Amino acid sequence: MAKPTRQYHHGNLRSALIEAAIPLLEAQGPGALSLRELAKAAGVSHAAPYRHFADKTALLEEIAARGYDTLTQACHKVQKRYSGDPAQQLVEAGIGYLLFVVEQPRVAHLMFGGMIALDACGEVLQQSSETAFQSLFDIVEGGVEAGVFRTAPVQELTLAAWSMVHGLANLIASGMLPGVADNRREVRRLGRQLAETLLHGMLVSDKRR
Amino acid sequence: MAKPTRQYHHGNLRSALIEAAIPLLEAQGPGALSLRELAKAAGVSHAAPYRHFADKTALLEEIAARGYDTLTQACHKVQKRYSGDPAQQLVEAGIGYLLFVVEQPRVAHLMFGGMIALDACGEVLQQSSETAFQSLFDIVEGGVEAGVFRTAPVQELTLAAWSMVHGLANLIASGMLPGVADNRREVRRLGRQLAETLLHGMLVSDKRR
DNA sequence: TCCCATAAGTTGTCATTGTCAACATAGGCT
DNA sequence: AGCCTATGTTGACAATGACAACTTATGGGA
Repeated sequence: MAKPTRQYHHGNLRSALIEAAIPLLEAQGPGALSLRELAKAAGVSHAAPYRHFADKTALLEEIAARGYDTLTQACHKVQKRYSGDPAQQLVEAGIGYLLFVVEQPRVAHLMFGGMIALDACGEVLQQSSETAFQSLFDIVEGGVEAGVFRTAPVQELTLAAWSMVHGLANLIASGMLPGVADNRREVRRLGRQLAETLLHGMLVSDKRR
Repeated sequence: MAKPTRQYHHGNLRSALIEAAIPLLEAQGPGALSLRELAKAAGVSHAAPYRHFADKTALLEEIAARGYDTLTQACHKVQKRYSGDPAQQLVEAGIGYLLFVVEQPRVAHLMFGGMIALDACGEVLQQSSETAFQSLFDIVEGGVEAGVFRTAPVQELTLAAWSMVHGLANLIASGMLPGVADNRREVRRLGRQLAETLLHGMLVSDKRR
């Protein structure tokens, strides 16, 4: 029974804890999630998690960091798939963002909600979030260089795009838009709709002013 | 010594608790804030708060609701001040939104972070948030009727505007934009900058397509 | 092959906290 | 004046995060 990763007493508790945490997190919210509960679910004693995470926050940070990684990967996938069409890249990346948030709203809140972050959010998390931003930045930069997006500081355009999709994602995840959170089709529709408004302020074909 | 509001044993504990809560909340974060600590700060025993709030969540909801009210009032003020100039109304309302979030980031997280809300967020909170949305809706509606914003479902345009400002606010509050959170001038600049991008997708003067 | 340093896990404990129940008190209404 | 009830107190309980001391097994080196 040789398992892939090194197994000591439990096997790989670290991963097991995180994987057990996400469903519980999504079900009960971050406050209700307890390390002891996780330990019990993993079949270890109540203090075992402290051998892998310095802190409850450390566990949550790890989950958030994985969320950012997922986001980054999705972004890269979109970038390749719609290579050569920056507008489409932007739209689809945004929709991917939205779908992620809809599927794992509590994880998203962990990533963005300030429950952890704000100031001392740990290097891993900081790193992951910057990478995610960078992947969006790349798309916008490509669009500007290709002459599809209007000539403006890439940073500025990227921030606008990120803000809008991030805002919509948060509104959905917070349940402020009734009847959207549990409807992927509706999420896609809203995403495309907002992208429409956003793009017509970014495309040079609009001949601004 | 007749005080304005009815005073029984304490005076008005309810308000005292909330007012004591906000600074502590902003200082330590929502998780660290405890009802017992608040009770001690107000000079009452540890169970006294339960005569005014069914729950810790109820206290947080009240704080969030007050936040929405503040936002709504600011929105109305802007609406009157820049009467007749919907674009300016929108920009200034957005900046007001941002400044609020920068000043009380933890309260903002309470309002938007899903720590409370998501599904069963209590009627008071629901009510307050809808009112806030309505005040933004009014501005956009006025702009469409005045022929300043492009002809499109008001709901759609409002959602786009709200998403963008909401997203930027969250990014700032989460500390993802280094060096912005503590700089009101920079916040204003970013707000105007993004509004620029947003508006040129909304103004009919852009002659879309 | 054997041995031990150390990672991994366990048991026990403590302070804090949310929450409830039983009790006490004081202000206002009849 | 006297009672009703809103308000506040005391005491208790379970859950939890966190730490210390102790145990175990793994794998590399002698």
